[in-house]
Amino acid sequence: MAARLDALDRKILAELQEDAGQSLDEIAGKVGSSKTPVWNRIRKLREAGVIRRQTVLLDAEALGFDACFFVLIRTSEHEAAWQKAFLAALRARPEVQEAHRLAGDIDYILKVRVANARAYDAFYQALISEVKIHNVTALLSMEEIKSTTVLPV
Amino acid sequence: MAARLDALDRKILAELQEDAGQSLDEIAGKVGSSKTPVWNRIRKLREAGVIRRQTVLLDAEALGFDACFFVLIRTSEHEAAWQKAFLAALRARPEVQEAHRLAGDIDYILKVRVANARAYDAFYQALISEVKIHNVTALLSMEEIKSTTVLPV
DNA sequence: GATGAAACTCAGTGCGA
DNA sequence: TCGCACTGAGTTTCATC
Repeated sequence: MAARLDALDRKILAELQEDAGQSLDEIAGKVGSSKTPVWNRIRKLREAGVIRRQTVLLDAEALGFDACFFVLIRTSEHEAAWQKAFLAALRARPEVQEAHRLAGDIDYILKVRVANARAYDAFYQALISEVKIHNVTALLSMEEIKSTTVLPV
Repeated sequence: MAARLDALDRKILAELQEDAGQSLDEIAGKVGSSKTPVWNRIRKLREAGVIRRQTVLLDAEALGFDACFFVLIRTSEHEAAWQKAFLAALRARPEVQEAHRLAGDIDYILKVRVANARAYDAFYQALISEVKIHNVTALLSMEEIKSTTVLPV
């Protein structure tokens, strides 16, 4: 699965992660190459799926999303049908920003961004009414110390 | 703090989050406006800090980051100096993708992306050698069910 | 692969409505 | 505030080294 990338590919990815709005000339200058090879490599990285999407990151608080919860979930259900329903519910809810199935004691972790505690409760009530969940612990974020999508390529 | 945005602003943000590579004309067409107003609004949203950065999202597994941990941290230290050192350590480490200070029992949660369990252990050893930490629980992700940066504007 | 140039598209600006 | 048209800049392609 891991793509083989050389040093130039990695430099290009680092620049794109840093600022995807740069022109090809700017990137080429910084990575010590020129326009066409940089462009060809970006295209290949895109085709190979290494570059997934190009997006903008918004300021959640400026948009009124003032509360962020990490939700630890234990379930007693482990059948395929239950899991399918649970995953579909998570994928359908836009307030769920991350969802991972875990090894060990706790079965799932979610990162949920909502306007306030009341909105979280609405989300929680909706979720448990859709699928049976054994035990839920919500951790309320007081401060986002760090949040990055940049991978150290 | 919350910026006041009208329906058109929100539609534009939704489009940009979906695909920031679209041309202004494409966005204008989809949101039912034309180029100039869309461009002006994007500029203002950028200046207001609603749009933070433009970036590419990479496939972590394609780049060899096969392990993702959520790390729950309890500390006995609550002095300013300790906290400053801890935050600096987190910010300096590129494998830390998210770090939040929490309310309640658990003090911090981290999301850490590394090549494998061995790399996580190296990170963990380095971190506890830098700052004193009372109790650490690592939750290993088996499956990334969902991961998005899109806010439901 | 890299380079350079040509063709085309788009972002950004100014103006008129 | 919007829509239109213009221009310089940037992207994409192609031929050549």
